[in-house]
Amino acid sequence: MGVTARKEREKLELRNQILEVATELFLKEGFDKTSIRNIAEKIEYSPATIYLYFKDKNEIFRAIHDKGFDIFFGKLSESQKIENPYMRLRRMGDLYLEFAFEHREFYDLMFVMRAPVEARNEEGNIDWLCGMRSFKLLQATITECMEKGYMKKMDLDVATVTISSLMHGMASLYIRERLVMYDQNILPYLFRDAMDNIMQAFKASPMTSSFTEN
Amino acid sequence: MGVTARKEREKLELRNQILEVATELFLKEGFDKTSIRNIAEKIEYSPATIYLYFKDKNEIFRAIHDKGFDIFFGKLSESQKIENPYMRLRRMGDLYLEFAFEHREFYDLMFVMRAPVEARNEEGNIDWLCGMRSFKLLQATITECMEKGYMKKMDLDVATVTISSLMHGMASLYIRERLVMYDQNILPYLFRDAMDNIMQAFKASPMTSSFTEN
DNA sequence: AAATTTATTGAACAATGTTCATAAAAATCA
DNA sequence: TGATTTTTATGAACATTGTTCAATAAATTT
Repeated sequence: MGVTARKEREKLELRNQILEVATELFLKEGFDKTSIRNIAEKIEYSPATIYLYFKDKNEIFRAIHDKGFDIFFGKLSESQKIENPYMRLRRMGDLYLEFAFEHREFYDLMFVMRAPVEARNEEGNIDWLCGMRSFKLLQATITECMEKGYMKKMDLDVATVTISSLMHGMASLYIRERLVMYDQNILPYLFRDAMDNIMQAFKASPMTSSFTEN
Repeated sequence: MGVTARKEREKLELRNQILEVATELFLKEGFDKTSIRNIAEKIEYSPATIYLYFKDKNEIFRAIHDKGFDIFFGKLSESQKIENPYMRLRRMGDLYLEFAFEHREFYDLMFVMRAPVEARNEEGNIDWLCGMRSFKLLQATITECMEKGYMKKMDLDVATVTISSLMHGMASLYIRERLVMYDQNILPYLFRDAMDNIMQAFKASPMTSSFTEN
């Protein structure tokens, strides 16, 4: 009989409800002000119940963290319709910052907060998959740029770390309010120029492009 | 009589002791695990006493934050003996990362955590001075690089934001464990190459150097 | 020696994450 | 259907947190 199937469905439903409410509260109030009791009240269950579906608070935020990476990947993927890998890479930069500005809390959870990392370390699992998808997309685009002669050839890891560090640096300095000495309205323009600069730096110099090499 | 002077001295002494103990605990255990009661116990006073010397926990960490910037400035200043501004700038990058690696907790407090920022916002004061000193040093060095023809001329804010974002991106991604996909031992080399890359990008192209322009 | 100012604290408050024995509900078995 | 077992939910408690405030103790001034 399908009774166990139904129970499993119900169990998943409640789990998802917890996640939904937790996400809502988190995006509205932030991590610290989202308490287990808060979530419990909203789903009309006792606080203890939540611990039947999640090991601890960190695990809840680990799950939200994963959701954030889904949205992030979706956003980055918007660039994939662009044929030219160099233009595509540049577009990915814009989309990255768009995501950070539009979903600050998500961004913070995904790239700054300690909570989801702590949860991962306890699980002992290697499911980096969430973030890895986006990471691989970046790597693939960079590789394509180099292969097709749009970018000068260099170590893939160096290029990847350079680009993602610059992107994360801008996003996180902004989100964590370490750029208050600047007019907040011009920051997007500064960031744009910074991206242009680094793209320029990686651009293949005419003499070493694939057209002359291959 | 010098009684009030002595009292003020004593008051300052206890304040400093609180700060010392708080710093020690913070560097050893981190922010969350450094509780007011913990500090109180170590200085052999009641928890309530601490509130006679600091408005709240954030204010304590705001003070530690400032101390961190002192050390940071001292570290960056080691570069000042280098005459050539371009080499000096490059050296500042190394020193920046050295600081981040050697004093993770300080770095985190200074550039990532929300606590000191919250304290600042409540104070309503503009005493960014701590961080500003280092910031100005970076700006001055970049300016000198451009003026003396070592770096191509560009908007100072763009150059500053680009460089500091890259630096902070690397440091914070590392400290907050977002680069676990890389062998942690090679990270310093990746970072070094990233810095070299960006320096190269900013280097004056021979045709636009000051030697041809001036 | 008394009055006043300053410094300190114990006890309490409200909130947090988390656990666990108990109770309720549901599914299975006789 | 009625009894048993398994699953699900909870109330109450624990330890801990930051913070406040009326009370005490200490030091200084009168």
